[in-house]
Amino acid sequence: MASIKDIAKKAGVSISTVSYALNGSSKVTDETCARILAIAKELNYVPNAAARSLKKKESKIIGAFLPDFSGGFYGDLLQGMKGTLIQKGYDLVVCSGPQSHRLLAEKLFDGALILDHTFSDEQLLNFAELGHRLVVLDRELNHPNINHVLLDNKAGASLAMEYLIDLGHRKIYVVTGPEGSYDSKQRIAAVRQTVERSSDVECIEIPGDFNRSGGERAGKQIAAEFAGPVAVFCLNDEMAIGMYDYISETDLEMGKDIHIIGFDNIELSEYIRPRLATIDYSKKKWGSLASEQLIKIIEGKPVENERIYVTLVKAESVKPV
Amino acid sequence: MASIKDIAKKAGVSISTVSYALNGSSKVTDETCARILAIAKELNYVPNAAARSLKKKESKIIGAFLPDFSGGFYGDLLQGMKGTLIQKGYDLVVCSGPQSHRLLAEKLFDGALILDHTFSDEQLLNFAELGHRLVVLDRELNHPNINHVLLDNKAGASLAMEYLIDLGHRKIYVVTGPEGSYDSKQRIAAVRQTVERSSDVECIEIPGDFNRSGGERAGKQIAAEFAGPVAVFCLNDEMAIGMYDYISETDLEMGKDIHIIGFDNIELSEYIRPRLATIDYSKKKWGSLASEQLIKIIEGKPVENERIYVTLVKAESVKPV
DNA sequence: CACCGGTGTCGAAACGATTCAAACAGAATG
DNA sequence: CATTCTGTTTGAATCGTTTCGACACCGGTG
Repeated sequence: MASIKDIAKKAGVSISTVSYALNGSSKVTDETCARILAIAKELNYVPNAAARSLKKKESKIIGAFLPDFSGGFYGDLLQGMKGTLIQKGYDLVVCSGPQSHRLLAEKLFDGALILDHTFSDEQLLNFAELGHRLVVLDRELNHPNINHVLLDNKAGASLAMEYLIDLGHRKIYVVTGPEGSYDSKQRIAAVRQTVERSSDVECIEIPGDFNRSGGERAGKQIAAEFAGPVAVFCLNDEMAIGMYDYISETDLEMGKDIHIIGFDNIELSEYIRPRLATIDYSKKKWGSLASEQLIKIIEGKPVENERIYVTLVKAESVKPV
Repeated sequence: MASIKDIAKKAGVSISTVSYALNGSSKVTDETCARILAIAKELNYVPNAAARSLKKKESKIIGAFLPDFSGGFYGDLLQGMKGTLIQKGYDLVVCSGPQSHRLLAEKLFDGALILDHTFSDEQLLNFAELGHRLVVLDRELNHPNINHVLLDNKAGASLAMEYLIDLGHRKIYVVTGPEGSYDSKQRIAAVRQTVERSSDVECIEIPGDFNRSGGERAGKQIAAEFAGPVAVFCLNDEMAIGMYDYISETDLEMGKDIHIIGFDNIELSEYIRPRLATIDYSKKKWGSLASEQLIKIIEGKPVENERIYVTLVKAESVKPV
């Protein structure tokens, strides 16, 4: 691979001149510049990322960290991030899993967007302390190098519960997320608040994991205890899908025996039948807002923590009692 | 951020000794080594990726290039890649879009897995010529630095067509992929071969784009020409979903007026109703096989081009005529 | 005691770029 | 003709690692 040195030799100029020419500095004559660029093209020259970021201490790359590469959930989010970042002159790469933490630590990126519970709060604060710029989407963290863009979980969960209650449901199962999840905690809190306000509602919490399998397990339990129509609020759509999967193999019927609402409005929710009621928000906007915040931090501009608003999606999976 | 130099100063040893200690070289005394490691921990030392890869000319990172971050299709594929690569001591990052080509060019990765039509064949051959190691999943390319792992498109397309024909369908629309797509070309070729073998089949090709919108357009055309039950082979599931979307707004019925089969068996296909008949293959295996090949190339071991086998998934979207 | 081999440590070069400050050439000025 | 200025080019240092070859030290050997 040709380096700047090869170009310099071939052009009979110094390395620094080549560098200036390549970077379009006005210092070098148009003629020299043209000659150097021609030679660069001829030699198939591409700058070496490692060398450049070693010297400049920036890579113009942003890392997005997700818990996994699965499914419809992250597509829009990433698209939102990508669009904004490209516009600001940055590239986006996506990483997943604890093994990839090193990529963050080793300063491969100019900043990172985090929606990944495999990072602990302490880890992230530690990274921030070492100078890494972060935007977190799944927790609240206060540090000058960290900003958070969060969903309005409480509004969403209240919306969902009120929807069920307004339609006359009085026995409501709530399938929760994993212990440590900030989103789950927030949603649970709002559920409890809403239930407290209406005296005659029976609310039963079932621990889940935000995955399909958790929804299946919960479905199993609900089916076993079944004694007449019930409502279920799955704290995310994935678990709702899991519950559909399980219930479809019993003689219970979704939208009739079991009235269900999810949270997230993932792509699948629109296609399953009966269509899943859920809480919607713009994943694309979430991604683009988070990216904007990150760039602001990197550029040293002031930032405010932002919030993403949510709306209720009514559908046939929930009917009046 | 602490560097190796800071550690050296604090430990009162030379830079090289620190480097050896950090890399677990046997040259340095256990005692010195322990002291250095303690100081490194204390200073929150993390090696600098840029510096290391500049010197070592390797990053232990593999890039996966996809056309977009969307949907259920890539999840399993990436999981397959990730699993294998981790095991071999490499990390995986995912890139998308033409802007990200530079990441490949700038030698950020030790190798790349390519399933992305935004790269031209010439570009890839050029990269290979410059020393980049590639495995392509969406084309055939012959170069010592490139390996390909391809689907058995022809078998799949034949399987699909024969399924329709065996069930008595004689008028078959085929919705194709974009012009340049290798997969589309292969599938079309097999379709034509199959049709030639059975004299009384009428086969009408409609250009598509492998996206949902292409399926919608094709659905519109088919609905407009509708004059009794027909079969449709969408060359991928995405387009089939698009066709469902369109047809659901007409008074035609999938699985009755329009019998449809797709290709890829994406996650959604299992959930739409009537369930979509399709061609299945293990995306996870595809990813892991491709990764294995890539590592072999990097390590200079001999490789053979491999093929992924496919199977037919029968479902209610296709009924006998 | 001179010599040798092995161990542990160090200095310096190198990787490929950027960038500061110095050097230089040539034109313009006094 | 000496001086200053402007504009272009250059040398050298630097970023944070790795790694080669040199070197000093030590115990053992002949």
